[in-house]
Amino acid sequence: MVEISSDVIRGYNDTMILSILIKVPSYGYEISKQIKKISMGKYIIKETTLYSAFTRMEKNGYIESFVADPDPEGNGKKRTYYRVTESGTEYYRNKCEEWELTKDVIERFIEEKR
Amino acid sequence: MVEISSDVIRGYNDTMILSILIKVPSYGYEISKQIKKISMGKYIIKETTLYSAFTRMEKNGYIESFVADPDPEGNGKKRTYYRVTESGTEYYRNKCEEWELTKDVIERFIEEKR
DNA sequence: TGTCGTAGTACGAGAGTCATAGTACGAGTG
DNA sequence: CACTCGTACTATGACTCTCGTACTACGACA
Repeated sequence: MVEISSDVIRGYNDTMILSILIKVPSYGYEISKQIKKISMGKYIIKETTLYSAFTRMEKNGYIESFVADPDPEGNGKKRTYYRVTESGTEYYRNKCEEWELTKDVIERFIEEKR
Repeated sequence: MVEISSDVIRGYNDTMILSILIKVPSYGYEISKQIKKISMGKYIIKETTLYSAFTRMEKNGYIESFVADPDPEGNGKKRTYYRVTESGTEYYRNKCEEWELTKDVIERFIEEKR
């Protein structure tokens, strides 16, 4: 079975994370499970990769963190949630456009084999 | 205009180079021009990136180098040409399969925005 | 002679990912 | 009540690929 190497998906970690956060603020563990689910198990992001993406994107102003309880009653251990900023939304949109372009370009090379 | 960042195409430099070499052995300068042409100027590979890809892929047994004259009459400065090995062909085929998968996976994330 | 295009090599910095390891809490089981 | 499992992270240093910068060297042409 073909699997996706991190080398290949490398440029899209931020995009994947943002695509999830843009719908609803979330936190590390949940996002890693989401990525696995959405990719149908073909891509499993490493914890360290994920958390360092958070740090980087927060530093760049694309996301903001806030600590919150897991449920409204305040039960359980607090988690660090992230939400996408305006700038992050913009960044995400650019990444989506860039993806369309990249896809076309790579297809041009690969199709050459025919 | 949207341009392709090296960060995003990073995982595909080897694949692009191999897609060219698989058709006909070539050399650095020519390949860099080919990449620019095939990508319609959207992606210009850096010299250092290209040559270090050669070194790496030769070390991994995906390509082989040979020095040859630019034309049959032996005029001009000799160049270092590269050809794809059996192992490189296999590697390329895997990368193509991986591309199909990666494409589907990324689309799943991006399409979520709709 | 000088510049342009060709065809590279050398080197060190930087970014992102990874392996590894460790912390800490709550829930459930025996 | 101890233990394990799942959850939810943090720390550190290594590694790889790409990049900026700089340098070499040849041939053609003005």
